[in-house]
Amino acid sequence: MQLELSVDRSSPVPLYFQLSQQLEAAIEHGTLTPGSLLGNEIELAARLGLSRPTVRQAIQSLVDKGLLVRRRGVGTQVVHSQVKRPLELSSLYDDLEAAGQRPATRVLVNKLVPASAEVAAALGVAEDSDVHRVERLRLAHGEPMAYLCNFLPPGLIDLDTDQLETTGLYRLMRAAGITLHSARQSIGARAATTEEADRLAEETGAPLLTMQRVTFDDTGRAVEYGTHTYRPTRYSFEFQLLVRP
Amino acid sequence: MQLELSVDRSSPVPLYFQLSQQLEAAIEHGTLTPGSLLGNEIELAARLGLSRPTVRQAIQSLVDKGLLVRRRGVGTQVVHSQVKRPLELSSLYDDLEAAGQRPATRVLVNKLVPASAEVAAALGVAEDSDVHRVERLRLAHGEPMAYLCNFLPPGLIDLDTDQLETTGLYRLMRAAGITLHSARQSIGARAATTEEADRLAEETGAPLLTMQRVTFDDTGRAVEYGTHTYRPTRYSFEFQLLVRP
DNA sequence: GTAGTCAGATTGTCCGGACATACAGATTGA
DNA sequence: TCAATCTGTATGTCCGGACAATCTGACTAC
Repeated sequence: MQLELSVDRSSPVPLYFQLSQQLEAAIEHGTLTPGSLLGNEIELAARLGLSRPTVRQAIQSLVDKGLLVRRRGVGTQVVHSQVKRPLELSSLYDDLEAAGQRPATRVLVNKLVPASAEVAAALGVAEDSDVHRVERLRLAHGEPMAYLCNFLPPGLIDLDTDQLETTGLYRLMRAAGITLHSARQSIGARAATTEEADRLAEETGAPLLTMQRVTFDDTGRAVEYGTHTYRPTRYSFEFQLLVRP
Repeated sequence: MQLELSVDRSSPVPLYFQLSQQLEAAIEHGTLTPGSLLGNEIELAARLGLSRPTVRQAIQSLVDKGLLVRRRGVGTQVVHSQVKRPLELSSLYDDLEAAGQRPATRVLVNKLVPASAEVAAALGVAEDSDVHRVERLRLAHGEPMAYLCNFLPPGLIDLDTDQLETTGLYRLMRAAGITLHSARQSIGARAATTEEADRLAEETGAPLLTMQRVTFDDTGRAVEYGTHTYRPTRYSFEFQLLVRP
């Protein structure tokens, strides 16, 4: 069966992006089956009335996502693996929502505090200067699932407690015009202290999954530092990593 | 100061790659300081005797790595953050070696076994068909640090116990001509069973960091399934995640 | 029968140019 | 004084073409 592809030249959406989206949808939808050849670039370009560089750009973006593999002399084929979503800067809120759960958030603390040495180093601000401190408890199905403690530099964003309870921090930051770019994460585990156990309805000494993260925007500024603890019986981190050739 | 850049047209190394490597080295070395502009692409191309697409390709690869940021109308500048290494398909062996430790490996099991339902599903082979089972204990400074249990489909690679003790599994696979492509990982935590505790010199009930992973090669075949447990006091996962725009 | 060779197919790299788009700062207008 | 507009600059998108490198499969020679 011939794949139906078309581009709209009057649209402001870049042509390569239109094409890559259609190809991705076809892969997602199963129209392009794993292992099947995509047909050569030259012919594909001619069929769509595009140039080869444009077609290549579209294909390349899907290769970067891990959906396609190119082989010189052979062609481009659909990867036949359960690659669903490539890695992303995961947002707990979005993760939960995508999983069909309706996450609830209880804001425990939302105030300005002087930065400790650790926080100051992570955010690149002066020690004892004011930073936002937000402590939240994330619940799923009425059960506590994670305790999130975040620090943000001042002046970046207006932290409204009501908004924090109804959406995720990342979404708020994006809505405030901050372009998230990268994050440095560290994932570990440790035994719960009594205080931590109380917060998460666990027993003292129970294993907890911990995550620390510093997030940077596209100018390289640190925009968030977080220390999170998760109940490992309720949550685990799922990644799809791509090897960089 | 003017950056010294040059390309060797007689080299088989692609021009864009030569350029991107030199730029990356300059960033790493500090010659290109964070926040500094790179100079416009047209002029850079003219200076090097390259075309603009070639220069763009070099720059783009560094943007993908998170080292550079492009801003339309402004220019390309070096990200000023502690972005050291972008995310990779991490190999425990390589991680340790890079950290200056000399990892030791003790191979506990290395044999063919019938695939359980779980293993068969992960590797995409028939249940009860033969698969390699490798159990290893990874030590650092003489102390056990991780217990690694891996399954591999048969016929892919020759698993020599001596080699497994002196190098990492990923390195062996690469040496066998397997091109690693992506991996699906899940990181969690749980309390150690008595058996697990014994292996890692921990106490029963102590928190353990767990990782499950299925690795795929560039054709989408599953080439490895692993279940690992780490001592969280000795090891944690470090990532640098990039946001997909 | 097996190994080596060759041709076709397909992606990889590179070029030079064209126009569009967005940003920052200066200029102009109220 | 402040806001809207203009302008220069840089990247974003797109084109059409050229040659090189590599893989597959078929053919050939031993």
